[in-house]
Amino acid sequence: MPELPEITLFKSYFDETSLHQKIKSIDFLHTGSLQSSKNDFVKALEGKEFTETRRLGKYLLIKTSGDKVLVMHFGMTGELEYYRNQDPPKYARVIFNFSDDAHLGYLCRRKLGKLFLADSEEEFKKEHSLGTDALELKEKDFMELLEDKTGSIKGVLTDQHTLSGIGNVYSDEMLYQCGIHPKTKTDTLDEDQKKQLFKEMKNVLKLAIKKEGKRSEFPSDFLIRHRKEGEDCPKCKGKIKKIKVSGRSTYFCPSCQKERS
DNA sequence: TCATTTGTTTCATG
DNA sequence: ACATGAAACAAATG
Repeated sequence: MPELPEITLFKSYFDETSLHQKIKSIDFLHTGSLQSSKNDFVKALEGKEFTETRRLGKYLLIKTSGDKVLVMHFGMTGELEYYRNQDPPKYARVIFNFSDDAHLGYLCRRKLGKLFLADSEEEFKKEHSLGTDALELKEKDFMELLEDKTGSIKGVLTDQHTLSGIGNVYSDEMLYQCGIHPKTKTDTLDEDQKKQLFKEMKNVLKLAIKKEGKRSEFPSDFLIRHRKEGEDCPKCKGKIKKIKVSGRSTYFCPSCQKERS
């Protein structure tokens, strides 16, 4: 679930609670998410403090006073919980214990999240061949990225190597707002459609951040409020349909988003 | 038991 | 070699 807007919120949450705290110790309740050895995490982080965070696509990068960067990915069900004077929250997988006796829990219900140690932001981005972050992308670069693509536009939007941060739910939303069928071949989009898509990409992401990811507060003409087969389309008289596009459940309105390949 | 969920990785195909 | 899309994988839920 967590895509760019949600990671942005995690970043704010992290900044407000856990920056500049000294890491006294770390508890590993589940090691499956660790992409380096437990020992390496301990060595890199214990006794250090978190100094600065950056968001890169769906990743949260956390710089430390040491020489390693802690990188969090939240998979489908990851989240953060800061607490004190209580037991570890349910689904806590890794707990950072701070010297003032507060704790930051990295939670992951389905254990699909990952924790990395990286040498730098640049190294991590390169290592995982991540595309430019969707919020930082300029219109000109967006147009260029789409230029030589032949696959479905949804596939391109969600490909983290092309541009990073957009997942299943928000890609559907952008395409819906533009009236573009998710299966449309990217090279058949005209200039205006691509510009509109760029605009809606930013709009949707920014709005989601502003509403703090609370979907019930999104505008009622957002697809996100009607992501269910057979629901009434809020823009026309159509019914929302569910199909598979590049293996993902995709919701759209067949009458607003006409197929024309 | 199995289909379903998501993001990423891997593999086959064109 | 490269782009694309399908399938596999991680784990848990209903």
